[in-house]
Amino acid sequence: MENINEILSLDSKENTSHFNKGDILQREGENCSKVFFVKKGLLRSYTIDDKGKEHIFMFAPESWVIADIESHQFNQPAKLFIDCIEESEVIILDRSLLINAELNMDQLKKNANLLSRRLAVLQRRVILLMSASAKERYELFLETYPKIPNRVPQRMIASYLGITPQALSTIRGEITRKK
Amino acid sequence: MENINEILSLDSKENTSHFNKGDILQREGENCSKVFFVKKGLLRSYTIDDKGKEHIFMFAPESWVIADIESHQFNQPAKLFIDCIEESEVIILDRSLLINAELNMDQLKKNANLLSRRLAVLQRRVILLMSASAKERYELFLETYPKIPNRVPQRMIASYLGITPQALSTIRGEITRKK
DNA sequence: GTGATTTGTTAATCTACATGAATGCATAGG
DNA sequence: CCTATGCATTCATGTAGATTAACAAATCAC
Repeated sequence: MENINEILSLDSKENTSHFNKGDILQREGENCSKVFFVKKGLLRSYTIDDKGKEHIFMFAPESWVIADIESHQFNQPAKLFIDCIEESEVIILDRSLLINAELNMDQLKKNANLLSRRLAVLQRRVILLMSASAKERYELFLETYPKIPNRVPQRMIASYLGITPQALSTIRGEITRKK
Repeated sequence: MENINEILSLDSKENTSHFNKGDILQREGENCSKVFFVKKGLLRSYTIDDKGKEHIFMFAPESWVIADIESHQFNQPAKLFIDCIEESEVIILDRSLLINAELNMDQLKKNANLLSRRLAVLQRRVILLMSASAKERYELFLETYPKIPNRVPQRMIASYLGITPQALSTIRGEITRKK
């Protein structure tokens, strides 16, 4: 994914904040509409449903942008939690900055490209969730994000895939047994 | 959703094509990268999986834009079929037009807004697919798109929700019985 | 119109995955 | 160091929704 620095031409040194593993950057219900650019480390966004179960929406490793776009867009309080899986360095931007910023033509076009790319990823995810089995989704996850699994506990991968840690464990068992 | 006419300031009369119910505008595997703006009628996009099963990705009623963004973005052949559920009038745009068009500042910003809104909808859809039961998804679908159900056969709603027509029928049975 | 194909519904079974509980390991904190 | 808490795995059981099939109603083809 393209670097948001290119779009906003930020002086990143000034704006960088440091967070520890487990630090929470955004909670559900808050109406701070921030956008987070990950310089170093690994963040995640997730919801907690009525039964108290976590559902990971996305992982954001180095140079990714993470934010609760739905809440921004409809001006609602955040529905997603965002926290640190690893010690991280993050540039925090206010949404108003992104909207009102005096972006030039080129920056705006790059921004549109970023948004399109993200749309493409989500389109794929929806289709997968509707049509693929848990095993297929896991295998595709490994192909698509080969670096993430080593940095993330199994239960979070399970949560991202929409299954329980137990189910993922069984799937992993099957896969290794067949090799 | 905002009208794409505002963005591209099209002379819509010249560019409008007419299609009948069942006409296919885009097939999987084609690499025509078109974007369709629906002036009148109702389109849908969908995949067909290995087992031959249809999965509807989205409905596009009047004033919506429909396209295979994933394929556009990664320059791959189309993964989605797009066809007409009703007799429709459609403005067909080429992606290159959208990319290279001499859009002014204001148009670019509106475009970014359109993309964000779509992202928001997809974010919600992913979270729902991961955390909500079929019944909950159906009830939320009815709230969110109250006009679509009357224009679309049950089996397509089921396909959009990611369940079988039989399962949807049972759910509908339960709901009406409880009233 | 008549027959044929598509649609929605209901019911009987099957299966992928969830839930709950037990166990061995690791990591964290005193 | 020892204990506590969290994590991954395995197994036994439960369940939402898939599958298959049968049937009535609507729609289509001719």
